Order: sequence, then structure tokens, then C-alpha cells
Amino acid sequence: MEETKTQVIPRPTLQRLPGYLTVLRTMGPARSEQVACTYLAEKLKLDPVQVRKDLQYTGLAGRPRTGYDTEELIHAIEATLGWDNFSDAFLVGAGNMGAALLGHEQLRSYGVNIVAAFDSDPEKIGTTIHGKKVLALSKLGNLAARMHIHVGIVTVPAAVAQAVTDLLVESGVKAIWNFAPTHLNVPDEVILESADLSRSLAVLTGRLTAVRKHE
Amino acid sequence: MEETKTQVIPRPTLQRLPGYLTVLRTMGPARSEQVACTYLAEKLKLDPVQVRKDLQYTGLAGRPRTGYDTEELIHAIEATLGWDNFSDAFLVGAGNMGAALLGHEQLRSYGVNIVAAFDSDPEKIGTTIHGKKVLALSKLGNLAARMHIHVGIVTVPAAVAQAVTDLLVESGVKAIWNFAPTHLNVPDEVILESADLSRSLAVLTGRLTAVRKHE
DNA sequence: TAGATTGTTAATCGATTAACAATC
DNA sequence: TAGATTGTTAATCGATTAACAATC
Repeated sequence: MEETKTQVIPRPTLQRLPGYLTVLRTMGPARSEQVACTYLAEKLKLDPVQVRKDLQYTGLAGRPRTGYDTEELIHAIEATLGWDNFSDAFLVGAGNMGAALLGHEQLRSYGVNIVAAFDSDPEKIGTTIHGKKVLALSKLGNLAARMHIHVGIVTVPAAVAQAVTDLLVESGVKAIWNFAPTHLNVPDEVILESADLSRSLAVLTGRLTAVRKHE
Repeated sequence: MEETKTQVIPRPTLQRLPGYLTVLRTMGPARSEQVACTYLAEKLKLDPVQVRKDLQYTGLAGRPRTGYDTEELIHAIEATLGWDNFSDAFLVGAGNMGAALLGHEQLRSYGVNIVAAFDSDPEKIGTTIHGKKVLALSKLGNLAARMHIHVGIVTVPAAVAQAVTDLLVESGVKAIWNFAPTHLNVPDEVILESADLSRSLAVLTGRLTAVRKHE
């Protein structure tokens, strides 16, 4: 069934929402019941108007003079991000980055729960990393479909990332979180989010290089 | 000494440059000497005009009809990103994510070389992770200044990230690569790039949630 | 020459910021 | 009531996309 009017939340807004959540949660037990956007803006070095616009996407209305109800705001942001719940996920590629994610306790509070890892290396298959079993890649398709897994995490080398992605998509995965430094093709209806470190480092080293040239 | 006109490269462009590099490098040994932006655009599902504009920031000119010299283009992109070289870096926080980065061989090809890790946990100090020594956090300031370290990688828990960042900045670090899920304050002249996973996951889970609500 | 491709200038689009009215 | 804050409408800014001239 379709909603009347599903407003698409801009990517920059989605990326800022976790910041608001962090500030609200770390206000401490003595936090006030109401919070103004000016407070959030100051903590995060943002424009108060931008904060207000971002928060409007959560559907929660503030009150002139007093601001937003702190508890309500936390819940509204969590609900918008889907962080009031989590989706089970399969991780493919039990290398360094894969292992780091398997041990990343907070992932569940970010809406994702890794239930198993997959690898094709016989040395890794059957082992347990941070309490999660590493299974044979050949078992992925079957299990993902049977367990209704909707999120796939790709931490394999670039050369095999597309093949792994295709397998995940075939198996019914609806969102891919990619760490391989390569472009992936997915059908339109599949959500693809890249956490590729090379993109992030490119911004850092590129700016560093620009500064050096300028000196 | 100042350059005549240092054009600031937009963030989206910097983020796309590694993609071009990957495609060019993986064209194989039989790659053609010339490459057209239409080829790159097709491989990465981008607009050819956008590719052309991005490449112009590298300062390399293409030739009508034939395109860009492949070798020259690779070098021009690398030079723009500072990937023809690397900066030595200190990593602070030898946890899961820290260990993953210490073992990430390719980092050097992305312009960054981790020379040592720091932690305050006595159990970790003195150990070696992926061939890199873990030193006492108390030694960081002195060493960073003496070794002219310009890049700091923050993989500590959010609660201590600001303190670690302040220490790095005091010690002469010019760029911070942050993995802690918290906002960091740095002086204007210090480059701050966040690789915070919660921001990336927010986009993924937020869109997944929107799709579900829409159904 | 004809045609493919680059580079430039203008138009569009999306997001941020500014101005201001509404409200408690 | 006065003042602080929200929410809305308009203006600005930056990046993308379109149109087209230049060139080999």
C-alpha cells in the first residue's frame, strides 16, 4: 500500500541526522526536556536554519519559544533512520575490514545486525570472528533467501566485488553497503551505499596536496 | 610562495577521481594509449560532461577526436590527489577499526603511510599489529613533532576523540582522518575528513526505511 | 572534408542561507 | 505584552546538465 506523499530525504540531511542524535544522547541524564535547534547547531557548527529544516524531515514539529521535546526528537530521528530497529545482514569477505565490522558492537544501534560472514578461503571457513561464524560463500545464496536477509555488506577485494554483489542481489538483498574500491552496478530498486575508503582519503590527500602547492 | 591561481577542487570531484583511476588502471596491459571521457563515463555510470569537467581540474588537456593520453591521465590524477607520493601518518586507537587500517596494504597507494599506532591500553602497548608497533599514547606528542607527522588517524571511542584530536593538532598534524562517530573541532587551517560509519549507514538505513514505509 | 571528441558558456537543479511572518 | 524560537517563502550559491563552438 502506498503512502499519500513520501517525501524523499536529501542525502546531506540523512548524513547529518546521526550527529543530532549523538548530541541529544550525550546531553547526559540531566538533559533538559526541551531542546532548541540553536543548541544543536552550536554543538555541530551548523546553521540553525539548516538544523530546523533537517528536523522537519523527521515529521516532528517543534514549538516556538521552547523548541523540540528531547525524547520525542530522539525517537523521531531514530524512526526516520530506521535505528529504532535493525535489519539482519550478511557480510561477505572476512578480511581485515570485514573482521573490524564483525567486531563493531554499535552497528546494531545503527540499524544493522550482522548475523553471519561468508568467505571462499577454506582457512577461514568454519572459524568464528568476534562471535560470528564464517561460512562458505557457496552457502550464501540459499541462506540469504531462506532467512530473508535484506542487507549485504561487501568487504571483498575489488576484483570479485561485482560478482559478490550480483549474488547478493539475486538472493533478495535490498541494500548493499560496499567497502570495495570499485564501482558496482545494481538494479534501480536496490539501494547501494559506498563506504569506500579511497573516496574519503581522496578528499583528505587532495586538499593536503592543494595546500602544499599553494605554499 | 603563493601560486598564481589555486583553483579549489570541489569535494564531489575529489571523490570521483579515484573511480577514474581504478578504471584506467584496470584497463589491462592491452589498454589503449588514448582514452575518451565517454569510456570512463560509461564504466562509472556518469555523465561524460561531468567526467570532462572533473578531469580539467587535474590540469591535463585532452585532444578533440582522440581523448586523453592514458598514461598522462593516470599521472595527472595521482598528482592531483597526492597519490604519486605518501604522507606518513600516526594512528591513534588500536581497536578493531584501527587494526583493520593498520593491515590495509593499499593505504600507501592512497597517499597515506601509517608508521605507528598509539593506544593507552597497557595490554596493547608494546605489541605489533600487522607489522606496526603500538606505542604509548603519552609518547605521541613528542614523536609526531620530531618526525614531522602531518596526518593523524583517529580510531578511538567517541568520548576521547576530541582530546586525541587536540593532541594531534598541537603536535603539528595538518590533516585528521576521523572514524569516531562524533563532531570534532579543529582550527581552520587543519583539514578534517570524516569516515564515520554512522553517516554512511544513515543513508543506507534511512533509504531502506523510506522504501518500507512506502510499501 | 566529415565526424568524433574536447572545452566553454549558459541553463537547470538541488541545497543552503536569508528574510520574515507565525506562535507560544 | 515582549521576546525567543519555529516554520515558510524567497534569494543565493554550488554543482550538474545542456547547448554549442572549437579542433584535430
